[in-house]
Amino acid sequence: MLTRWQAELQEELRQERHPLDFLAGKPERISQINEDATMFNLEEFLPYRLYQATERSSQKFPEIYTAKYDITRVEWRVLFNVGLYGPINSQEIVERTVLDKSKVSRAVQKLVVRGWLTRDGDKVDRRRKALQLTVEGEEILAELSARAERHNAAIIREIGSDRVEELLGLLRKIEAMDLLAEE
Amino acid sequence: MLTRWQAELQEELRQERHPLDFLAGKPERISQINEDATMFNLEEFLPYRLYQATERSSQKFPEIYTAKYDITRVEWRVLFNVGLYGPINSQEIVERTVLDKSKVSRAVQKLVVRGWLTRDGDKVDRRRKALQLTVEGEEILAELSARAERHNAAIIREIGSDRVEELLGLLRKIEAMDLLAEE
DNA sequence: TTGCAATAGTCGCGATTGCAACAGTTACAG
DNA sequence: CTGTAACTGTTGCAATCGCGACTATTGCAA
Repeated sequence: MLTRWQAELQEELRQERHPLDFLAGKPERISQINEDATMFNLEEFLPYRLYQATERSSQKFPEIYTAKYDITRVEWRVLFNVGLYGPINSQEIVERTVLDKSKVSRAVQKLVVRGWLTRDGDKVDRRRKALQLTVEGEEILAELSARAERHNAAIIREIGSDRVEELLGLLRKIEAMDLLAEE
Repeated sequence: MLTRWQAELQEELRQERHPLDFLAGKPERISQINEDATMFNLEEFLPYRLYQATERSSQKFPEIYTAKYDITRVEWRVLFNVGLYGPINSQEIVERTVLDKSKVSRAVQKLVVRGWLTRDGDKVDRRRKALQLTVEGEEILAELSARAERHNAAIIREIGSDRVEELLGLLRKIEAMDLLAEE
């Protein structure tokens, strides 16, 4: 069956996601799925289903921010972290986001140039540079936060508000599991 | 709603919870979370939680395959698709995986050189090239599939086998929702 | 038929990435 | 104190990426 393989698939898809392709009509297939004993049931493979749901639930966002603000995903991530946790230094963003520090460094540079955040030397530890949102940065982030709220509400409407806690509970169980022990 | 943005956030947060950071002693944080009215509650933000669970459920896999087989994520995705749906042509893999066609093309080249799949001209449509696994490719894929099965079983143990259908149902609802109408 | 649009796959090229080296700064053992 | 190790943030560079141009082939309208 298809456990591993699916984890694979999901992961890959996560990173390379490009939403609209799903919508495009597909031509006739020349291939059929192989009903091979060595292959597993993809439909019930949880990592795969989780991936699909995740992908679906976060669709549309990239195109909104890239089109409207001409900014990359990485830059958004940095901006959000500065907004939520600022003043914050780059290293902390690296830890929170698991982005490479060079990536963070470059994103910060662009955001500073753009005027969405400031980068001041830390008085206590001069290796660090304290990052903070500018007024403009705050405005944009506020707009995005509002969007996020509305989006979440839409999802809750879809699954039924009485089942939200149920879903969150299951998801938290999965998040808490210790995979290292299984392999 | 908050589609895009949330994908963003999820990504960020994923790292925050990364296990090893807990072990390594961290220096004092200079930043605290900002309890700002414009910020929303991340803990109950479904795209974020979904992302976290997805990430968690598919953890460990990349390092296993990259270390053992010295192959990239993209190459695995292509290999899996050929195994499940082969004979298949590149264009179909592009549609299924949402990888760029040049990426698929390059991955296929490497896999052919490596001897894990064959690329024969399609008799009906000579633009297409039919991809199929070699014996060696099948063996490797079988091993990965077995891993996937075991992995899925472990997740099911975690959440309880009686709640699997419940979770799948909720996930499918999310997958089926029409986000375009909400924005 | 014929001609043009559409498709499959490859490739060139600038942009982006991740790794690692580096400079500046701080922590700490002895 | 002192010297070494560790840490922060930047940058160089090779590898990879994605966009689009391109060739070869097929589909289809007139």
